Amino acid sequence: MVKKQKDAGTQQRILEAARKVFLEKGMAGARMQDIADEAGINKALLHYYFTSKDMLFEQIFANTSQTFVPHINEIIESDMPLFEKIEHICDDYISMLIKNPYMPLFLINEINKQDGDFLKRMWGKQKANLSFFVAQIQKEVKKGTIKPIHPAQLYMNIMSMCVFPFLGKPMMQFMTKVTDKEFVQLMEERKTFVARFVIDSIRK
Amino acid sequence: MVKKQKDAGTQQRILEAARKVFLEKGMAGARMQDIADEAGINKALLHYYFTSKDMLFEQIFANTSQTFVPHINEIIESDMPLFEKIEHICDDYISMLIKNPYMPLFLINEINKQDGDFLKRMWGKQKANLSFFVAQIQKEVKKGTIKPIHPAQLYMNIMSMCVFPFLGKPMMQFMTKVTDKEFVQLMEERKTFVARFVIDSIRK
DNA sequence: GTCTATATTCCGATAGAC
DNA sequence: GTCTATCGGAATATAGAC
Repeated sequence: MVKKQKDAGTQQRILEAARKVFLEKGMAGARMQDIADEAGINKALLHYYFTSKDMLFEQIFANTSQTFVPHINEIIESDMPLFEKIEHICDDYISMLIKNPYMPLFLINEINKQDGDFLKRMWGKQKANLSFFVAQIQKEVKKGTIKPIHPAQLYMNIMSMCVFPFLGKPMMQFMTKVTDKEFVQLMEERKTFVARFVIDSIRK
Repeated sequence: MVKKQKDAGTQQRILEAARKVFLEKGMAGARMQDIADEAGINKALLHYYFTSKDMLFEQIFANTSQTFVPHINEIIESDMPLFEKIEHICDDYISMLIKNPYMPLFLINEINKQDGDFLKRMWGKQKANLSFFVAQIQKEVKKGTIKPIHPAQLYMNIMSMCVFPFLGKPMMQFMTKVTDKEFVQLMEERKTFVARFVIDSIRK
């Protein structure tokens, strides 16, 4: 088999290594040497495949954030009944985070460092907004199935309870003295727990 | 007036400058030059007062985390009635975070980077645990005033809803299109909103 | 105590042999 | 395509004059 250009296998190994290192240490903390080591190559070869650290990082960041945002939008904008949708969001979110525990800290860090227009450039085309969700909530309020509530606050609550535990894990473990294994178990339980907690609070 | 040792005023200015820079950029992102600029001095003088960046950082980190943890423990371990305590925690937490919006990201980042035993060394003596809160909840469950609930999950929920919005602010602003001023307003409203949300969910 | 100038270390990036 | 060796810049840290 003829290799037309850069070796696809090596390129893939580098991307995986870069993803791992960047997610754990962030842009500022990551070293090209770390990534090279993780990929089992040396720095020179790393630069042969990806000319600069900035460029490599941008690929990882774009890829990570774009597999995250559209996924949740899809659920939010679906036409499920509200309670079912809430259950779906919690389950889906937490399942994904159990598999990618470093993702929230990475994304939040890097998003905070970018200028204001950055998200627009990156996510602008994905019309990531809550208008459909807001309308759905207002409809339910009018029907009288749920208490009056500010949709943005409700959404913040759901997102907070799903994501924060993965950010505050070390602090939580210190306070509650749970082991790593027990922590995962707590998160598994959260998939249904958070949804029930929310629904119990808003239903009339 | 005789100066026995290093100028207290300058030292203070440096600490304030370091705190500001470290909170905004974290250990890896902060530059000694930034801190010197912020304090209105040069790098050499900065090193005269604090021999190394590591050492300066450690002081800021220790100070920041130690003004944070005991504060919340005090409320948790008080003997207020449960609902009142929840209201108190939310109000207090969010008020503090409106004043120190960079604190959560800073603490979470740096805590995540430390090894497992680090928190024990730093907070070990402050017996930061939830045993009293747990007992109080179990008592209320037995009395039948609240639904059965895992205390750790409940505490995670409260903490999540108070802290997360400050971490996810840019993402939230992108999705909900609120301005900075409106965001602060939303947080002000959250002081009572979160408490009510929690209490509505757990009360029988 | 504060400065300028310089040493030292670290890290991203490139040159050039194979 | 992969390596060793090295450059060049940036950042921490120190030397030494005032």
